[in-house]
Amino acid sequence: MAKKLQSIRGIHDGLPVEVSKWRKIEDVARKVFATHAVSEVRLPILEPTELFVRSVGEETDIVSKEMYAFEDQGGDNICLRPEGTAGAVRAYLQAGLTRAGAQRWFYMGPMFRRERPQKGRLRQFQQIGVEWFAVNGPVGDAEMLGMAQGFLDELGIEKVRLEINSLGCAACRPAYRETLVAYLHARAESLCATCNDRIEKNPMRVLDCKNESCQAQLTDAPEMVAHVCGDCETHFSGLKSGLDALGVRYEVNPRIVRGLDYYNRTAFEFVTDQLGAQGTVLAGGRYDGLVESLGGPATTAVGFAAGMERLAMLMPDDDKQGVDVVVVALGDGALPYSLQVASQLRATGIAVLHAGGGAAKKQFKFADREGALFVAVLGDNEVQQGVVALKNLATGEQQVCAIEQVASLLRVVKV
RNA sequence: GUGGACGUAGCUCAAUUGGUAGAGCCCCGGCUUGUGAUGCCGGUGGUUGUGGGUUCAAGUCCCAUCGUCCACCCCA
Repeated sequence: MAKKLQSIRGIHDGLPVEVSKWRKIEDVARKVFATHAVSEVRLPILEPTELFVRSVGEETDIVSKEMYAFEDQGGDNICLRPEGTAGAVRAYLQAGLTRAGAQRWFYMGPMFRRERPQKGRLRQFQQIGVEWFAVNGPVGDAEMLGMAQGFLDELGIEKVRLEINSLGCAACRPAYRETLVAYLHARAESLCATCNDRIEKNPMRVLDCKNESCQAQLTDAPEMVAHVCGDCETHFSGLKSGLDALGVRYEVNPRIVRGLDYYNRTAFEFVTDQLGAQGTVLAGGRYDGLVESLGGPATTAVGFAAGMERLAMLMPDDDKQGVDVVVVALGDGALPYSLQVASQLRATGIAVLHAGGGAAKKQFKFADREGALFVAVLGDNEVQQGVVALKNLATGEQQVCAIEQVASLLRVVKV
């Protein structure tokens, strides 16, 4: 088959319209996170496969069927990271930071999962993640959620709501799980096929089934929040009062779950109905046991990840306005001067394109097409007087001015 | 991995019960060479995703394959 050369399924190019949004998201993230003294880390995209098997969970879909994993030329089992938390914990341990006090990290970069693509779901996608190590207590959770809310606010993303839940801990979850599984087994016949699978694999996920006939069977199902131990209860109520104090609006959704094994206690999701079936924009929770299970000392941790492409879909297309001035040279005699003018204008920090000379009409069309704010018209008259004829393309006004004045005239229009 | 919809020009889409592949936009050139959005004239551009099959004849029907979209699963 004569195959067209194209990108891999579900792996898309970042063209200028997308990248300008991504950059805005990144800029806002850096700015907001900095106010919480969160530092950027840059972690490997390739990791040992074992890392995710041990942290995310061997039975999860992500590890069991969605990882791009392979053996390299040296026989090592490596993979493209499907998520960021495991690598962050690995790096935290490898750098020997377990006695260095709290670490507050963020990262952004591509993740890979071999899923069937659909709206808001890609095989290579970008996440902005935040991980706080050795930050314990509900105040940490509340502050992280306050930061996340501030991040979304700053991006102008409004149509999201925050849902929180408690997943319990090693002390109380096993007992709850047993009562839940017993409850589910009792009515397994009236639950859908996928829910029957979930009873063993991830029983809490059954409560979150989208199938209405399942939901009808589960109205009185036992929920984790009613079965948490005293410590978890204290933590959860501390989180709620912290959110109240911060003015972060939330609702308790006793049925949200984390898909990854390492979470405990706090789970949260910022969700929207604007993204089809992919409602989760930013999600995370506490994972106090993970550092220890990867070989470190018992260390509390809390984090979240946000999908960059999903965030971008919630943002308006910003009209590109890249070009400040297009330099038009009328006649070959003006060409050298026009190049010098373009260069001098650029030295003042503004975006300048040279229209290339030739017919005036053609050059103006070029300026118009580039979305330029101004045209600097340079012909024999301007060359002789050492000035520019500056035309505002929006108003049609044209005035003669010195090269040094252009930047300030531009500033007036831009504001 | 499962299910559904869809692949025609760079883009958005037409094409009767199978009967010569078109339009708009974009692009390029021109409308006497110091002034651009909307004008007029002309032009480039397609092995109809790909590969088979049925037929005198396939964009149209059948099969396969690749891809896109949507949903399930799962998740950011």
